[in-house]
Amino acid sequence: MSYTIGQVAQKMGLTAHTLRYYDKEGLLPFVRKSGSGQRVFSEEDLDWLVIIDCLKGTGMQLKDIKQYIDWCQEGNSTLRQRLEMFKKQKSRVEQQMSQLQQYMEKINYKIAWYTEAVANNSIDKAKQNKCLAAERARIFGQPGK
Amino acid sequence: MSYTIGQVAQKMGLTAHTLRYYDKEGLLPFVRKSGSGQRVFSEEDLDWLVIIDCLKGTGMQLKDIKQYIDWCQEGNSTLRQRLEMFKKQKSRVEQQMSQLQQYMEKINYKIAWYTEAVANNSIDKAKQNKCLAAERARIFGQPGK
DNA sequence: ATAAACTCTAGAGTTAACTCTAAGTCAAGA
DNA sequence: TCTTGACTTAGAGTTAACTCTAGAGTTTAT
Repeated sequence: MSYTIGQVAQKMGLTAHTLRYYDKEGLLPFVRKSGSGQRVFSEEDLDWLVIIDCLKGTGMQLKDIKQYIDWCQEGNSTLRQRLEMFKKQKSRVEQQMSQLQQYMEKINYKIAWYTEAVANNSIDKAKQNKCLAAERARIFGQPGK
Repeated sequence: MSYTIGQVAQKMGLTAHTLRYYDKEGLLPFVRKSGSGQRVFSEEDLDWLVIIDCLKGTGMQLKDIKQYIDWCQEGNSTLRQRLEMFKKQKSRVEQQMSQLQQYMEKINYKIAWYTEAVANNSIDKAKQNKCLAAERARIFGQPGK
């Protein structure tokens, strides 16, 4: 089974424009072209795109993704670099997860705070809530810093 | 206690340039200026910056953060909108977390794969590993799709 | 009191990642 | 066969978020 650029775009949640841009940037050297010059995506190409999406979605820049793709084209001599790259990316993702967790605490605090404020239709009442104040100190740091 | 723009920049891991840019964009209407025109950041201003950082770090655009800041300046009439905003942001963060989790599975698979490939110094050997193939099918989808 | 380090504004420049346009070619259905 | 929609390239334009420069003023430490 093979796919046109439009079908792949839809499957991956991108535009055909974006896919051509990636190709131009050297991220899709594996994609074949038909006799008339149209890109023909294979099942395997979709797997590549899933990995590209994964690296992009975890904050890697296109030029670094290209580095990885280039290593893949070079063969077995770059296996170590590729393994290292994924290990580095893993630790970045772990960082992102713990960062997101901290952001979530702040957001949850704000939701509790505004829920209280909306209930009283006033900011000042929420400010007097002892329970929220304790929560605030825990998440944002001491009041008298 | 109050802080100069440089001190705040260091505390927040930004540059003074960036803080001035945020100010220009209307994100810091609460920051006072000294008689000679220099910005003077209070303890409370740092809390604002922590929230701005939280919203930015969870993918909100500066113009939407400004919307929130504007609502805050408007007083009690916008409490509901602000609560809604944080609830929306919370669900975005939940999405991001589950997305990151899925990316992590793919990265872990790749690490396992490349670890095997490096051990054999060959891609082909890794391809024959049944255990990794099963893992691959689980994470990337069926082979014959 | 003076040098060094910091701050100010206005505005120009940069970067990454698209996003779109033009002008043409190709493929599938009536 | 014709039309409609999808595809092609080259290249220009856009957007968000900085990032930097110039030239002037301010603060701090000796």
